[in-house]
Amino acid sequence: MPSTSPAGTFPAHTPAASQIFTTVLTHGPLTRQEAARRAGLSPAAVTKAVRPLIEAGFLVEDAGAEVRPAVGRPANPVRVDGGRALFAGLKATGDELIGVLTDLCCRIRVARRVPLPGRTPSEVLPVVADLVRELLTEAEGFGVRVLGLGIAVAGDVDRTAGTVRRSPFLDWRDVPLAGLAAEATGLPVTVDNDVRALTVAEQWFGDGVGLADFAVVTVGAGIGCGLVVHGRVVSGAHGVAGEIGHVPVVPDGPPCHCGDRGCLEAVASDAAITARVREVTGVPVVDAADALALARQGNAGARAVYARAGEAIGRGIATVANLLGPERVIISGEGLAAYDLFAGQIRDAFAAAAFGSAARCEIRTRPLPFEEWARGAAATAIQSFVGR
Amino acid sequence: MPSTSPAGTFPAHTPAASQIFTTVLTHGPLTRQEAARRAGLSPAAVTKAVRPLIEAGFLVEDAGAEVRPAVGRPANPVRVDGGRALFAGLKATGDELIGVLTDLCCRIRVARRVPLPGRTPSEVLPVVADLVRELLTEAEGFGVRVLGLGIAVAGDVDRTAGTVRRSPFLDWRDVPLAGLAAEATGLPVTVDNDVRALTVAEQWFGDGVGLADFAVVTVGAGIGCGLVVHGRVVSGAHGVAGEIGHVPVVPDGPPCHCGDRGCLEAVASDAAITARVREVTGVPVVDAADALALARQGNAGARAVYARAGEAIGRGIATVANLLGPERVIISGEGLAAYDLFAGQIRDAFAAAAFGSAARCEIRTRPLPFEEWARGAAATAIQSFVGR
DNA sequence: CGCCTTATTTTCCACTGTCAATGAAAGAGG
DNA sequence: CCTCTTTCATTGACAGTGGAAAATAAGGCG
Repeated sequence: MPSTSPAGTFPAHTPAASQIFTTVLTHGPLTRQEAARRAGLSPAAVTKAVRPLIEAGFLVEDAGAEVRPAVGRPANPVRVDGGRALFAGLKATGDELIGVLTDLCCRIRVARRVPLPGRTPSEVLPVVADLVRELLTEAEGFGVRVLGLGIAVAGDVDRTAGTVRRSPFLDWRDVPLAGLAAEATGLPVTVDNDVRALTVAEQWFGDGVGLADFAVVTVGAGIGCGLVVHGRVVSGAHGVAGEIGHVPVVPDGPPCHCGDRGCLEAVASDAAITARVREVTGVPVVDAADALALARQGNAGARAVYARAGEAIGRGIATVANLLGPERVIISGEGLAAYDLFAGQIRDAFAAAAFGSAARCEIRTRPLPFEEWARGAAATAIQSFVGR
Repeated sequence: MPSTSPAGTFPAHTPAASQIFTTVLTHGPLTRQEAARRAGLSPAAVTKAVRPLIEAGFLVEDAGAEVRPAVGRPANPVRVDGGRALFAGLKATGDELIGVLTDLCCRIRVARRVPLPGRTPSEVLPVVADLVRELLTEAEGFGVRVLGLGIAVAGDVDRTAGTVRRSPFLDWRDVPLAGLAAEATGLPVTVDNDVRALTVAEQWFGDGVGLADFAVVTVGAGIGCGLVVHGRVVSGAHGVAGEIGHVPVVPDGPPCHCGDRGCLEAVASDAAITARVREVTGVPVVDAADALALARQGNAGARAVYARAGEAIGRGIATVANLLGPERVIISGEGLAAYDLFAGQIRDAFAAAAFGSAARCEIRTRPLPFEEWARGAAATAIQSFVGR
């Protein structure tokens, strides 16, 4: 529906071309040979696919890239011109909207956050429209068009249909967000679950590049998990997967809002940690920052709470690793601010609970700037644009 | 029988042909149109792929199949001629070998079990050779050739390489079983992990047909789990996945040999149940059959042990469902003999621990005749033959 | 018997990606 | 400085695939 002018047209009409573009996008500058090898195609196919992409400006020859054994004709690497296109990404929480403008390589160019006046779709959508308009204005400064918008929402989201089926924080049910936002902004819109969006960003632009099986675990207000199996993000048969928050991890642990006891989320979420620190130390901390500060001051009780949380996270990750055998688990989330307080426990608990080969799984952490969720949304928009 | 090509040649050289054959194999008799729809191809493509398969005898036109709205030209359904080929499947445990002969539709024609005199490869292989020879002799009675051999082994198996990397029951390490067995039998050999093999059988010939995401949980000497995600069996980055046995399910439960407490396997495996029944009732039961008999007689203590095991299994399944969102979970295994004793608990515990949409996952049980593991092995051989 | 409907087959045909040969761009060696 | 070697990239012919559309088949119906 939005104007598909020559500028917005992506000249990769065959699956192979799409695949080659994705390979170059995710694996940095690549010679045509190397790209062919990685994509499992012939060099000839790469030459043919690459030409229109260069002509359209999405790829550029990159003479300055790595030089290798200098014998024979020098290679002529190709890379994606990130500046060729921009994408907008939005993350909606219950009370604010975070928006970023990224380039085609998903590097953040602009970031914004605005409060939400309310939670109903009719209150949120105007803010979305305003924020996107603002981002589009910024984009003019770069002289490049914005080719897509991604929106990340916590909860049960059907990306294909573009609808938010259920969002606890926004209290939405069956909102056709993609359609509404497309109408309000004039951009092609991709809507996805927030953790999945973050996982997509890792898969294409982060620590998941090149891996067919990995997991992303987010620690913060809740504990989330995004899974990639067979090279594809898992959505489950009913559109929901990665519910790691209610894996039982602590024998006879604290009661969880789900009705069970000792769930990961009842031990390691921000709220759980804060409450527990209050209970153990008697200090009336009110949020995660308070609790963290107290622990950093050396308060033994608070530190023990973090240690227990770390152990729980480690066991939760071990459960994922035992079931799926991923090559790597990436830990991220706002809760990572406390990483130094539970890193050891995570690793120890993981090692103790990972069975056999699952222990070969690498654990990696990745800081999470506040715009990262919105960047994930932009990554889904890029993915849609490239046609994967 | 017009055997134009050599009997062992499978005339499906393009991926599309393979896919069409698989579709017809797994979805019973199908009209060409229906097959095209399901495979996402044009009817013309089906006609072309089907002809050589009919000529080679792998497919037959099945006039007697379902009749539908009788207007227009009558449809002409096609089905796989199971009798066109036979496959052998072997399951190796620590002390015996179970072998079956199945047809192309994986229906068992002959089943055998023989004890193993020892566990070293050099002790096991001759028995394998003998048993296969016996099955080949049986096959002569059907006048059809055996086109492949599948071998299922518990433990860490690399199907692609055809090696058993580690098998606890056989105490093997890095045994190139596929090669050895191929040499000993003259058949193409596929080696796979036993639970994965069972999962393959369900995916193609059982309750997993048509599902892109499901799980198989086996209850018996151990607790195993086979996963299918995105329509493919999960093997994990290191060849191992589905380790559900050490998911913590009972707060402060009994110690497990893995060093943790309250693992699913420490509560619901045969050995755990037997030991616990002995402990609770004081009756010196020595195996699962004893324990089961005692519970069936109405012994309250024994029944409580089964109830607890059921609850543990239900929670384990919920963990899988929460993480992967499968459409269905199929429970099988020797332990299913006690199903009436813990069915209710499995369902209740699952319902309590499954979060949101995960609860929409269907739980189904499937009895497990003793030859079923070997049938799974045959299924992997069929899969290899068809070229998937 | 001609017409209508639906299934299947046939007949091109566009298109993709590979192959093998050729061109290009260095450095090495004489 | 010229030629050879090496490796990367490109070209043009080509084989195969699967699709679209038209033709054909096989009933039932009036």
